[in-house]
Formats: sequence, structure tokens, C-alpha cells
Amino acid sequence: MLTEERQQIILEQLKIHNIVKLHDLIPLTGASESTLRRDLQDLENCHKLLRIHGGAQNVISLHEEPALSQKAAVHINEKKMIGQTAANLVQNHEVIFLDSGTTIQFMIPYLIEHTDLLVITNGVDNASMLADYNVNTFLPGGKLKSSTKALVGSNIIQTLENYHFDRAFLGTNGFSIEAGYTTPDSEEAAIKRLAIAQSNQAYVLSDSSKFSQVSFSRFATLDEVPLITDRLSEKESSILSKYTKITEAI
Amino acid sequence: MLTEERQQIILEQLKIHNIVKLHDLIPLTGASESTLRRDLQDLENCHKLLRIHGGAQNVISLHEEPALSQKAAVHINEKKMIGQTAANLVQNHEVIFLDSGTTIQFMIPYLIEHTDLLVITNGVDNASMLADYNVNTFLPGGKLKSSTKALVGSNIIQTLENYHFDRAFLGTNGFSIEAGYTTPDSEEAAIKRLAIAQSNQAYVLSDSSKFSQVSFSRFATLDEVPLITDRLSEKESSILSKYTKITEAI
DNA sequence: GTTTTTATGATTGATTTTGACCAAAATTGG
DNA sequence: CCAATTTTGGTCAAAATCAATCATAAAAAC
Repeated sequence: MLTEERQQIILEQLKIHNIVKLHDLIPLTGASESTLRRDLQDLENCHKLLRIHGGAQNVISLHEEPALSQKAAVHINEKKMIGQTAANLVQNHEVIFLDSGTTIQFMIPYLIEHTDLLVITNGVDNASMLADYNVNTFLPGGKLKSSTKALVGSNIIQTLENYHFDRAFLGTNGFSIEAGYTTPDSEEAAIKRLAIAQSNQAYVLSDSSKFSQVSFSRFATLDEVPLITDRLSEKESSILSKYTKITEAI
Repeated sequence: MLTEERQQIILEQLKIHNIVKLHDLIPLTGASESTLRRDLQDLENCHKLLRIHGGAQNVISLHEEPALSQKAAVHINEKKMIGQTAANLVQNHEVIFLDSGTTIQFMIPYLIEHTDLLVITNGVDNASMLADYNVNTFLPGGKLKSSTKALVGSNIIQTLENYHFDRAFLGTNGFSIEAGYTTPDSEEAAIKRLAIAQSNQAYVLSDSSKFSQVSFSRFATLDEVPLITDRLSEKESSILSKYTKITEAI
């Protein structure tokens, strides 16, 4: 049986059942477990399916809610603590910038402790949540990036140049000693960079799992912006503290 | 049975019964109590349900998909038809303005029929949904109004004055022969008025239940902007047609 | 015809998931 | 109010699944 044939069968099964188990595919294709694993990997790489433990499911699952995938839920407790720690830094009457992204989202419930805040954010989902919590919110205009639902582009850059923040809270896709804070999208990086420049004090929020992860575009070095993260190992902590100011959420 | 499968079953049950007991899930899934507990935990973490003693219930959150919220669900089929009719008016390569609000939201799934659209909207929830459907979207900057999640204020007014649209699609809180199209918030009315002025062609979308409802602030008279609505009674239809151009969605 | 590349299946150890168990907490029913 | 019951969160070991590696066989390139 040819590779194409097998993969066709997999996709057919997926159309019918929405979910397919790896073990059910073995008799259907006559291929080995290893081969089928590779097939699933390939198909996932071209976004034809989504791998799950034990098999695969359709990309556009019927029940999938785009807001928070299971993946986002992995470090949920860490993120909650980080969010609370960050929110505690805020003072009443301040103007703060909130980045897009789920890590930052966890700050929002704790922001209501403070009175008379004005929040500027480039994340539409975060904006929506801020509205739910009745926080004064302002959105700078911009192009909406589909994948991350963040506002980007020259328009928002121009807008932010006219603003000044008491504090800015930023997400990141990775941080490492050599590469600093990095993110895959250079347009988003530009906004993060500007938010740092326009604020009296900026912070990066990240759970410790992103330590030593490197992405394409750097928006700050570690010594430029302090990091708020959850408990690092003692080794990690001692290494990092030479390069940046760390606040560990407990 | 795979993890995803079980969790889908749980969510299905939840959709049907609004509440589900842990013990009822055991025979339905064939999984152990422990496993189902973990499933409930996972699903709660991504806000798909709310755990309660002995089981789980639907999340009543404001973050729920707005399409399914109770208020929106009343005239859901009418709104779908209206949304489809309105979306059919759009041509490829056009720049269109979409108002905030749930009625307008129903246009979005039908917009993907058209290529190379640019959509400007003042509704952050609509913007989020447009991103899900991969539609080019631009948000004008502005203050976010908590209750309706619409962008308002002088900032967005200034921005919109510099733009021009091929078509604008607006929601309304009521329409009547004497009062025209009305909405409770004067700031939102100002934006609707401006969107009409800046577009080659504007439309108001409204299900027929809003006939003869009057709210505080008028943003257009009936003869200024055509109405897209669902089947009116013959009497209503004959009265209205003297004052405005009506498109009835079927 | 030989070498290189590619695809496959088997094996390994690591990771994840699972079900059972138990003590603590919450709920129920007097 | 207390006692009985149910539900819960945590830990644990077994089972399933996974990613990575390796050797072999087929196909392609030279």
C-alpha cells in the first residue's frame, strides 16, 4: 500500500468519525504502528488533522472553542499565580498596557482590586474580557492578526507612539540568556518593543516552561525588562538572576 | 475510548441537559470515576464547563459563544437568514463596515464566500469572530463600552472620518415609521450615523420583532437606509414599504 | 551495477494516561 | 448539632502511548 493511499484512508475515516484511533488504523491499512505514526505526523504538519493521544481528530472539531485550547490549560495554575502577582504591582489610577495572549489574560480577574484603572490592550480577546470585568479599556486601532487575535501594523504603532503608560505587561514565546525575550512574529515584536519604550516600567510574564526557548524575533534582552514567572528550579534561578530581575509567583 | 471522545460526550450531555452527574457519565463513557474527574478538571480549566458537587454544569460565562447565549437565541433562524441575505449583497474586493451586535454577527459565516474583503468593525466580539473565519479585519481605535463591547468615543469618530466603505451593515434596537431607526446609546448612534455617511450604500439589519420599537437616539430615518429583515406580516409589509426599501430574507 | 535516498517495521526507554485506593472535605438527613 | 454518606483531591503502580533510534528493504539517482 502506498503512502498516499494510507493517508487517504486516514482522512476518510476522520471525515466519518471525527476521531480515529491509531490502533483502528492498523487493520484498515495493514501498516505498522510506526508507519501510521509517521503518517499522522505528516498530516498534522500540513494541518489536515490534529494529533491527540491515541490517534487524531479533525482540525475543526465540532466542540473546539478557539478561545482556550487544552494546550493553554497546561500551565493554568502557574499562570494564575503569575497573573495575580503581576496585578498586585498595579496601583490605583494608573494607565497600563496589556499585551495580547493567554498568560496576560490571567491578570484581568485580579485587576478589579484596583480602582480607576485605564487599560490599553492590543488583544481583542483580552479586551472582551476586560469589558466583562468592567475595566476601563481602550483599543488602539490596527489590523487584526487572525492567528493570535492581536492588533498589529503601522496604524497601531503610530497610535501607541502618542501614549504613555505607567506599566506595561507583556507575554513572550520564550526567554533565554543569549536570545533574550523572543516571539515568532516580528510585527508583534515591534509592538512589544514600543510598549516597553512608552512605559515607566515594563514586565514580561511567562511560566517557567518557556525558559531557554527561542523564537524568531527578539523584543528585549533579559536585563532590560524584569521577568515575572513561577517557581524555577534553584539552578535555573541562580543562573537567571545574574541577568535579570526575577519575581517568582508563589 | 480516547480522551477527546470522552470529553466530547461530556460536552454533548451538557448541551442537552445543562447539567450532568459524574455517575451518569461512567456508563456513558465506560471510563472510571477518576478518569472522568480528570476530564471534568481539564474541561473546567479551558472554561468549557463549571464543576459542581457531584458533576458539572454549563458555563454561564459571558465568554460563551455569543451565538448561543439565550438572548441571541430567540430569533436565531431569522437572524441567520437575514445574515445570509445581507452577506449576499457584498461583492468581491469590497471594503465593508460591520456594526457591533449579534444580528450583524450572523453575516460573518457567509462572508467567506467572497474573496479579498476588508472588514472594518467597531465590535470586538465580531472582530474576534472575523479572525476565526480568516477575514481581513481592521479595528479603528476607541474606548471600549463594557455593556455592548462596542468601540465608541471621539477617537473612533476621527478615525472613521478618514475612511470610506463600499457598504455598511448596521444593527438597531428598534425601528418605527415615526421615530426611524433608534438605539439607546447616543455614542453608538453617532458611529452608526457616521458609518452611513461614509459608505456608498448602507443597510440596517433587524428581525421583524423590532418593528415599532423605539429607543432613545435616532441614527437614521427609514427612507435614508434600506432595511433587511425577515418575513413581515402582509399588513406590516404594506405599511413599511411606503417609507423604506425592504429586503425580506427567505 | 553501485551508491544514495527513502520508506518501513521493530525495539527501546520515556512520557502519558488510567484505575484503584485513601484520607479529607462537603453534603445530607436526622 | 452530630453522624452517615457521598464526593473530592491526592498518590501510586500498571498499562498504554509516544518519540527516537536502528537495521533492513525498496526505490531512485548516479
